Amino acid sequence: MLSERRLQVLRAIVQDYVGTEEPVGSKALTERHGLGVSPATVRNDMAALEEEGYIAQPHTSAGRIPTDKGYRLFVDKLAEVKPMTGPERRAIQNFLDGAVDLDDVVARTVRLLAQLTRQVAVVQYPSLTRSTVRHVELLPLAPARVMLVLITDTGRVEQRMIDCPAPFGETSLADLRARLNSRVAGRRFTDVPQLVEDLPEGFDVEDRGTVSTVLSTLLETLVEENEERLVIGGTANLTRFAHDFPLTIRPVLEALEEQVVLLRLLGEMQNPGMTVRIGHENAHEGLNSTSIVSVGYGSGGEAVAKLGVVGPTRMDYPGTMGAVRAVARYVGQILAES
Amino acid sequence: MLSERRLQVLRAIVQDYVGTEEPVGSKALTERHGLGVSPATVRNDMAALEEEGYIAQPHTSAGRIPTDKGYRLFVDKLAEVKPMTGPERRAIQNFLDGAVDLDDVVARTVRLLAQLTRQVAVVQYPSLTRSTVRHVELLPLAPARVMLVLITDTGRVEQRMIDCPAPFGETSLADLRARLNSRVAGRRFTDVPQLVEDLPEGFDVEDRGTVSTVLSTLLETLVEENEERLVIGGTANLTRFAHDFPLTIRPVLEALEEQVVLLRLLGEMQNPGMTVRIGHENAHEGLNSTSIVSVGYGSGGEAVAKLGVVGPTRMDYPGTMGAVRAVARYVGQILAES
DNA sequence: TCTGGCACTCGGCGCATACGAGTGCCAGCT
DNA sequence: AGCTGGCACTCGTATGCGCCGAGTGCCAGA
Repeated sequence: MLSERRLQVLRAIVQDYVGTEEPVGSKALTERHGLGVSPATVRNDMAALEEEGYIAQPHTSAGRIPTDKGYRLFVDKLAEVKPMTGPERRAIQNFLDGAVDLDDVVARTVRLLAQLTRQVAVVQYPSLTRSTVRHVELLPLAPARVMLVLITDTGRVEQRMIDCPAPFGETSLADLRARLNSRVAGRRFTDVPQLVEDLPEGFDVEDRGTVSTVLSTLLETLVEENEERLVIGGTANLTRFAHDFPLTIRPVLEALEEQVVLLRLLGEMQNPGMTVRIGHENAHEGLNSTSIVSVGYGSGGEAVAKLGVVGPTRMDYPGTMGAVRAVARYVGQILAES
Repeated sequence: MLSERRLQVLRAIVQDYVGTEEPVGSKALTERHGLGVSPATVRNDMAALEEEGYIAQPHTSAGRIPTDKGYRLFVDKLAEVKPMTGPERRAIQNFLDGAVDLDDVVARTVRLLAQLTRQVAVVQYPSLTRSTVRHVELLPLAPARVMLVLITDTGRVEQRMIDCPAPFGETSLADLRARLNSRVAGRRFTDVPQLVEDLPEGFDVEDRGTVSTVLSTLLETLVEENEERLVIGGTANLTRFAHDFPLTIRPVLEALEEQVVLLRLLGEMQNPGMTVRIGHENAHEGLNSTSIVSVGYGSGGEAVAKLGVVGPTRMDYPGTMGAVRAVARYVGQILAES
């Protein structure tokens, strides 16, 4: 177990390195932080920390930088989430309050998060899995063509075209719509399949094919849309690290465009509360020198999706975590209101 | 007026520079292209071209690179759009044919375009202005709450919540829906305002408030959605120019995130046919060292939106133009089919 | 009008040197 | 036992210098 002072040394190293982006030496440390001991002592502590793998030197005669393991310890034991200041809170609220619909909420959130953290922001659209059906609408477009519109309690709307196996009368359609809604309105998506299972049985034989088609399209929509969409923003912030980048920036941009990858990563993060994935903890290779801070958000107590930030491992964790948490909280409020 | 050979020299310079990304000298030119004259002659021509502002030297003792003006001349007079090869065409078609809905078409298009050109791709969602109404649906969500769903002929769906000033019966709603659709279905968006102007007059006095609210929401939707959305992709390709970049890449990323800027730029480009904006021809400062190749696309003969590519001025114009044109054509076909 | 020749320019590259921040270790002090 | 000051050592970076070669402009001659 590391002594209290060694932990403080680690904390100081992380803070300085994040601030200056340069390896930090023993002398600078004792000066900038009131450690009350001499550089030589700090050097001993550093040697011990390096031995344990919390820090490393890029070159033999350079200062130390934290390793992924060092950041991990910092985040777990040494850092406190930095709460937003009053003005910041108000700014967040003002910015989000102007949103007119779900798309706008998501778009504003991603911009806001990118601006607050000066990093790349990622916002997942509210999941359909946990939400409930508000309404299902069926619109006749042609004798054998129907449009299915699904409206969720989070305000999301999905539509699908359906080609019916046989012509389907307007009255039958109205009938189906009524029965369908009476069964699924207000219910959770996960419950829908068994709720509609025996629905075709109440219809004339010649209509059952169409009814089944409509139902299977509905179920498909639920499943397919389970593959969430997400929106990213603030990629220009990647260029702030132009020193080491060009090489690092490319795989990150590539990973960000592969939404599948990001979604999987977000999915892997434990659900309630904030998660921080540091460097190599990220399964995806291109993101090995970045950290991801994410948290679930939702309209009720339950998280329906995640949002977060992707940045260099050398990031201001307390500030970033504070911003992410605050934004998630306000987005949840907005969603609950609408 | 420039002599025929000087034009050929300019063409050769552009082609070589695009290929090698290095300033091209007189000797290399005569070797790589069968100009049939000596380097000294080419030097004279180069001096003349430089005099006219078509090429420039980065340093006194270096080769020449084309200026924006040089690229302009190349694109206007010296280059032919390079048609896609058969396999390329088939690949495009296969890739786009798998799309399931409009979102998917756009998403696939942007990916495809980025991959084909190895540059940043931009695709604008089909505009509502030129499209026609396929159907308007009104759904009662609560006694005084209605959801408006607008379906366009391009397959786009927009929805709006409406809080009615007074409760509104289901039968009145059905009545309104029927009358509304009989007037606007199949009509152009721009014609809608005058088509529904006198609609409230046919309703009971107590319902007119609600009818007006619904109508104004509909008109609002048309106008608001006139501010198009667009999708970009392939930003990772920006890092291919890491040499001079880091400095150049940042403003480009910033401009790309400012959708307003991009939309304005796309809007400025003349509508029918392909447009190429080179370097400083782009009004936006951050894009002064990039070129934009864009073209309108649409389901019918008429363009409903634009798509294109953003890349360095030093790009393969014939190839890029070929890819952009081909993709636009196929997207148009897909839209027409659905 | 084109060509070969020639002197000149200047950016890039390799190399050697100096500098300095930072380290590890050790002996001595408390 | 832990802390401190001192000291020799490492090594990455900055700097200066000289060479090389691609490329140019100009000029005289075909």
